[in-house]
Amino acid sequence: MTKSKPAAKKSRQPDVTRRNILDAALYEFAAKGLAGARVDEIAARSGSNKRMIYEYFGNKEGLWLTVLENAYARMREEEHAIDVARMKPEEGMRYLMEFNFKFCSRNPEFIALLNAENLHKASYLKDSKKIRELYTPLLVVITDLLQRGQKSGVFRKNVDPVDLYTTIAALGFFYFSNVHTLSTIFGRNLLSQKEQKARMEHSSDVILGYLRP
Amino acid sequence: MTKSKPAAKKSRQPDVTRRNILDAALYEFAAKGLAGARVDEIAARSGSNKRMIYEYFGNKEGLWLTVLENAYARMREEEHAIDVARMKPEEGMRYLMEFNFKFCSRNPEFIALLNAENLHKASYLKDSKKIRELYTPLLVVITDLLQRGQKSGVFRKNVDPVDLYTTIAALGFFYFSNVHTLSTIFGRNLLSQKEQKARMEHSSDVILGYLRP
Amino acid sequence: MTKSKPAAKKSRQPDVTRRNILDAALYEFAAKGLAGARVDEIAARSGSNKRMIYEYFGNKEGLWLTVLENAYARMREEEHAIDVARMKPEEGMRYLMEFNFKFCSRNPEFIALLNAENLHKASYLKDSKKIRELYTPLLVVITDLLQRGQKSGVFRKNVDPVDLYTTIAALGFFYFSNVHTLSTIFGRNLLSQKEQKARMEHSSDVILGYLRP
Amino acid sequence: MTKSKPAAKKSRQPDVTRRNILDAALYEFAAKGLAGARVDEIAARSGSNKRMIYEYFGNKEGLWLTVLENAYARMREEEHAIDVARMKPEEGMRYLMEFNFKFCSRNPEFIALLNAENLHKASYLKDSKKIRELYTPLLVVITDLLQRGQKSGVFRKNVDPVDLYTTIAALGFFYFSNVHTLSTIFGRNLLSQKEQKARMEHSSDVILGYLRP
DNA sequence: GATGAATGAGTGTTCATTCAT
DNA sequence: TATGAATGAACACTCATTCAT
Repeated sequence: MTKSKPAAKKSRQPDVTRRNILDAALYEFAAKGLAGARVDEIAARSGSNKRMIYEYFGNKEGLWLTVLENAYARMREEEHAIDVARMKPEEGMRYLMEFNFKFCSRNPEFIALLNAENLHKASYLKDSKKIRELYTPLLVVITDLLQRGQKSGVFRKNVDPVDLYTTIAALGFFYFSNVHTLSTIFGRNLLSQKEQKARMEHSSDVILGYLRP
Repeated sequence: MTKSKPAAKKSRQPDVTRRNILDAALYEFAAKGLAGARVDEIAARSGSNKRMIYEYFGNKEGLWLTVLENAYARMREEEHAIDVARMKPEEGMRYLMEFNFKFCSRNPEFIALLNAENLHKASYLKDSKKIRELYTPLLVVITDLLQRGQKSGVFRKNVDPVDLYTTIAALGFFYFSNVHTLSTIFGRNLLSQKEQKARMEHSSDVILGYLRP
Repeated sequence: MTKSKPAAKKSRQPDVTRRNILDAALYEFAAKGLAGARVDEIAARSGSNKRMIYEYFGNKEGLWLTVLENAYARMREEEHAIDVARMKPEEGMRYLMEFNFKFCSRNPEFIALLNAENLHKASYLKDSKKIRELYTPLLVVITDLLQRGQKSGVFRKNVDPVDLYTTIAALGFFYFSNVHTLSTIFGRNLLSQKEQKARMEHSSDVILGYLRP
Repeated sequence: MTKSKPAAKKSRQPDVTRRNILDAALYEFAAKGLAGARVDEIAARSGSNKRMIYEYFGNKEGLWLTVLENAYARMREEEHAIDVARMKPEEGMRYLMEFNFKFCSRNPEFIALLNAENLHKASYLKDSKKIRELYTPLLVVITDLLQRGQKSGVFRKNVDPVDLYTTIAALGFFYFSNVHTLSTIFGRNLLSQKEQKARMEHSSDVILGYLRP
């Protein structure tokens, strides 16, 4: 029974504590992956302590899943901020492509998180109940754009929405996902504003080129 | 009394030992990343022992870099097995796209390795001297295809070879890189033969659609 | 608008809370010992909360001591429920033996508690002021039985009351204290009704056999 | 990869290391039980380090079981050092009683260990394959003594060997098992030489008194 | 060159205890 | 009186790395 006689002090705001932990965890997980991340580091960065992490998230893996779900949810939320359903087909498609590209540019942690989760063969995500429903509305939007575009003759026929979305995601995500190895290999700083701008235009060209009838 | 032979230890074949370690390391690193991989596990799987790993590769990080370089080199080697320079422009471009796609399909460890390395912001690859020169011949080939295609009127003008290669890589790599999260989200088994075939055709369509004048 | 009643917290019955904590603690301590018991678990089981434990008992060790004293007290109380002083010597002795045996059978937590306390070399019990006086009346009763039995010729002479009580306790307590290891070693379920009955008779035989002149 | 660059030094004698750990563990477990014992403490006391404990015993519980089995085995070994089969029945029975008593006196860790294991309801011992066979020869010896004693008329009939052994064990074990609480309650130092001697004689009297025809 | 034993700094997780409300 | 959030010191267990043989 030689235990501590500690003294406490802090906030007493569960929601704030919880959010601080999630923010710190996002940073740490994105920088080092699940295995490389340190619970100690997350606790220190959050301004809270390890006990709270286990109180709120059960364990490191529970924290990982929550961070992952949050990242996905935030992306979809931002994406839906603008009402694509009212845009013209080509305009809407370009918006989706550009939003995707810019979101990846602004949120490198999102990229890192997804890659790490793919390393685990999505084993954590598979247990998530929230994820699949997040994507349903997006597919509805894409389907709608495709149909309207086909009707008005600006888009080709027989395009699968999932295929198309995957290509949109690929063109944005891959660039940022592999930006460090690509920059090294080609000896160019692909993160520069100029390169990014050119790449985004190229990507939109690719998508719209593909959709031409 | 017959003089006892000194019990022969093990192989005494440095090259074999070295190769076994690299094979085991590729497997382990691809499955768990750098931080998640275990030196003990690599030693056990290699049939050798930990001391040899440190003898040949200095430390875990040295082993990581070697594995990474090997993976890159193997890809380029396979790619050059066929002489693209003699193909017709469209045929050559389709070959590059399909090779890339199939290589990613056959070599999931390559995907995992690159993603992990990007998590580290390519910090190990940056120290590599071998990497950049691996890609020079590839860019030469692409430039040649583009020029010939433009001359004969089958390709549009003003296409940057690096941009194009990045897009080719994106279309193949991203699909396999994110196959687990995408499969989960869309509720489809994207690793099935059927899905892969469809995806490869779609990808070729995208590339060639983009290159149309 | 009816003025809202301040949401009544919980019971506000100090004695009930205290008793609930003691019950929960007895269960937990008996199952896991002092070191193995968890304050969280006791709090949860008691339906109260940790703060109350510290309010009433100071700390885990204070709670331990209180639980221990209560257990001893309850045993002596039950033992005195019947007036042994009015029984015939042999009858009284058999009653003490059987009571002891049955009490141990009914109260495995008592056994566990005492063993755990002996592991600590009785360091908590030594600080107790209540314990010694609990046993004085018992020794008076035994001394009385012995004297009457010796006078009437049914008991031998020169029997030390403490020795005798220790033997009575040993025969009952040891059986239940070691019932799990003994059952394992001898491959018999010593907790079965049949085994217990046989053992109790055997024990009485031993005591009365010893007391024969 | 901010890992240590340690320097090693020690013995390289697996058996010695193993034995040192077991000795240290016996001490620590006997003093504090399974839950109260500290792996750190065991490692420090053993002169080795924690890693070796996990190397040789898997985990804390594996170490506990090994210590427990060793303790049982040592008792049985010592007991068999003298050939009871050649003794006269009364002499042999007294020897068993006294050996048991003295062994408990000399080996308080054995007592502590068994009590702790009974707290766990013998859950570790139940998994042991070695234990039951240890006791078979002892029961053979007791059975033989009883038969010879009955034949020569010095012992009563219908005595179950397991019952008898349990009583022998009870008389010795309980005294030392509960010596601290008993000493406290009765205000006597039951560990003194004088008390022990008296108790052992009393115990032999009880056993032989019981066996009288 | 090859091996298994050894090391010490971590690493995720748990605990008794205290404070703000 | 009662409660749930917070704390820091431990705790069991693991890891990359090194040394004796």
